Parts: sequence; C-alpha cells; structure tokens
Amino acid sequence: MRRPAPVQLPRGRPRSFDTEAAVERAMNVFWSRGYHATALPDLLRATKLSRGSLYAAFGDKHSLFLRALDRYIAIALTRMDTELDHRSEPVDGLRAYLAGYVERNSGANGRRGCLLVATAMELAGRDVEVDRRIGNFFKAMEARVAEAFSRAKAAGQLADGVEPSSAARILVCFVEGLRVVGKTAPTRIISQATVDALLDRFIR
Amino acid sequence: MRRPAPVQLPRGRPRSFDTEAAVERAMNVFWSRGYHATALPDLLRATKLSRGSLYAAFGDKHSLFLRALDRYIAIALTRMDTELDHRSEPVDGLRAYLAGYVERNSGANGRRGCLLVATAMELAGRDVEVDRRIGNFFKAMEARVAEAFSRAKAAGQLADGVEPSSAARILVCFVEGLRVVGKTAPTRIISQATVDALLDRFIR
DNA sequence: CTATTTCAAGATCGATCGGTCCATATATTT
DNA sequence: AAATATATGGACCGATCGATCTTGAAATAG
Repeated sequence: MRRPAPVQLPRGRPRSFDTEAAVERAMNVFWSRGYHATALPDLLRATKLSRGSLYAAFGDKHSLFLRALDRYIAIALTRMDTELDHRSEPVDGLRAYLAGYVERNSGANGRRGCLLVATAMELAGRDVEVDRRIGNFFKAMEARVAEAFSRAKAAGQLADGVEPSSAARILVCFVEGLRVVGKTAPTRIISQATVDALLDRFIR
Repeated sequence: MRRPAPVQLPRGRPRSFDTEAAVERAMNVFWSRGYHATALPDLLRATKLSRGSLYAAFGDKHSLFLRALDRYIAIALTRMDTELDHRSEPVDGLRAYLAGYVERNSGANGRRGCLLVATAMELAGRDVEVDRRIGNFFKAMEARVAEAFSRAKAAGQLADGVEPSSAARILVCFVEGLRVVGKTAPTRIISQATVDALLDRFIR
C-alpha cells in the first residue's frame, strides 16, 4: 500500500498567470510574424509578461516557440479527429475537412497563413526539434485522411482505381499548397470550387 | 536623320564583376536560408563583394532580395515554357513538368525547399513588392498549366468531367504543397508515385 | 601626367537582438 | 512575524543587425 503523498504546498507567492494562455498568445504572434521576425518585445506585449517571468516560465525564445508549435499541432489534430470522426460518413468527413481548409484559407485568415507551413519553410532542415514535429504532423495528418479514404472505399464510395493511401498523400499536399497560394490569393469561392473539383475525382 | 550618339566612355575604372552572377549567388543564399536569416556577411561571402560594392550595385538588402526573387521566378517560368512547350504533346508536357518537381523535391534539393514558397510564407502580406511578384507568379504558372490541360482536352486526352482551369488550380496547389511536405520528407519514390496517381485522375 | 571611377578591407554607426540580473512589491506558507 | 516564492519593470550585457563612410590601391579615360 502506498501512503498518499503528503501534499507539500509550495511556500511562496503562487504563479499568477495562466501558462497555457501565455503559450497560446505567443503562438498567435509566431503565427502572424514567423520565428525570426518575432522579437522579444512582441512576445512580452502579447503575453503581458515581464521579461523575467517569461524566461522563468519558458526558458528561452526557442523553447517557447516549440511549446507554441506543439499547441498549434495539437489543435490541428484534434480538429481533424472531429472532422473525420469515424462515427460519421467518411465522405462527409473529408468534405468537412476540406471545408475547414477553405474557411481558414479565405480573406484575412488566408493571408495569415499556416504556422506549420511557415515553420516548415523557415526552420525545417536547420532545427531538429522542428523537423521531428513537422514530420510527425504530416504523417499523422496523412494517416487520418488515409483512414477516411479507406472507410470510403470499403463503403464503395470511391471511384475506380483510387488507392486510399496515395489519395491521402495527394490531399495532404494539396491542402498545404492551398495554404501557400492562399497567402496572396485567399479567394473563398475559387478555393471551394477547386476543393470540390479535386474531391470529385476521387468520389464515385 | 539621327546622328549616332557620341559614345562617351566613362572615365574611371570599369566595373570588374558580373552583376547578374552576383544576383544569382545572392539568390542561392536567400534560397538556402530565407530572407530574415540571411545576414550581410552571408551575402558578401557568396558574392565575393565588399560591402561598398554591394551597396553601390544593389542599394540595400531588400532590393537585392527582390532582384534575386525576380531571377528565381524568371528561371522557373522559362523552365515551364520548355517543359510545357506547345509543340509537344500536352500530356507529355504535364508529365515533364511534374517530373521536374519530383526531381527538385528529392533528397538535398527537397530539403532546400523553394524560394518562392518560403518567401510567400515569410514575407507575403507584409511586403507589397513581394506580394505582387508571388501573386503574378502563381497566376502565370496556373495559366501555363491550364493551357496544357486545355490542349489535352481538345485532343480528347482528359477524363470525363475534367475542366482545364480547375485542374490547373489543383495541380498548382499540389506541387506547392509537395514543396512543403518535401522539406521534411523528400523521398523521390513516394513523390513520383503520388504525382502519377494524381495525373491518373485527370488523364484518360 | 591628371582626373575619374571602382575596387577591397575594415572602422564605425545607431538600433536592435536574445538573454541576464537586480530592486522592489506582493502573496502565500509555516 | 519570518520565510519563501513569484511578480513587475527596467537596467544592463555582449553580439549582431543593416547601413555608411574612409582609406588606399588599381584601372581606365583624356
């Protein structure tokens, strides 16, 4: 039997800010400006922390960035899991998934871009921690889309000759490319039509 | 009748370096490192110019970057024009075009990424000169691909229901997305198979 | 020759970078 | 009350940023 650990309360003044909220605010700054173009004062302003508090809580700019990136990835994967929920129709899930990209790619959202894509282009190949995260994310995303295509195929909803895993790779590349092109041409109607045209090539 | 202009030779020591070669060397640095992460010493080392010469010739870092970006764009469009040459079969052209992306997306080439995509993500929305160039490039690229699809359709080589202009938009997004995913997973065989699978959905 | 221009090399500039440190106030424990 | 821990705000650090300027040699013209 394990004796319940004596809950030793810490002595001093407790932390008075929400760490996760600070990470989220920092995430938004990195998202809008990119890693190199984000300066410490930007982060201090966004998190409303003093230099001392920020460094005590997160170590340094790079560590805070990784925390922000992890949060961004977690949000994206969670969203995908609801969009591609296995309890609903796989084709509906794929449509919802693509509709989400159209939405995030329109107007100001589109011009803001995608933290993952921006990070991949800015830091991948020069930062092993970033490499791992980006690579794993794309793999996870591809796996989820492939699973949806796989269920669609089992339900006889795919066009002849469509292979779920390669269709998933196509879709992943396509949506990431949407994010790139959307930086300068974030027109919702065209994005939606393009998405529909692509899905039409796969769906029976 | 116009009298031939008296060719007044300049007095001093003539320029002893090739401006365009310097732009190309600078382009390679921006390409490998990105705009913000490229420091003046990087450019001086690559161009083998002194600070004074570089500033006299190009004005400042930003202007030199635009020159480099223009060169990158010119190279890309010229290459497309030969790949999609209207004198050869449009489907062959599209295959050549995609094969080029597979090549540039493999191994070290892939890890280096694409200056246009990186610039779009890093600077678009915060630099009007960059915005214009990126937007025009994507438009020009899409137009060329659409023209190839259009010729393929006229030759009866497209699958039923494929519309050239939306197929072109799909392809452009796809190849730019390839560049993103290729930053961490530049595997030639998978890229080639994915490209083939996509084209199969369009070609009869 | 002199005048002119460009070259490389580097000193120098103010601004800003990421990061550390300190003084002081505050909030919580024992 | 005493001890402990965290908060803020700002001073401060060395390094580096992009950019300017100086110096003296080299290459061309008249």
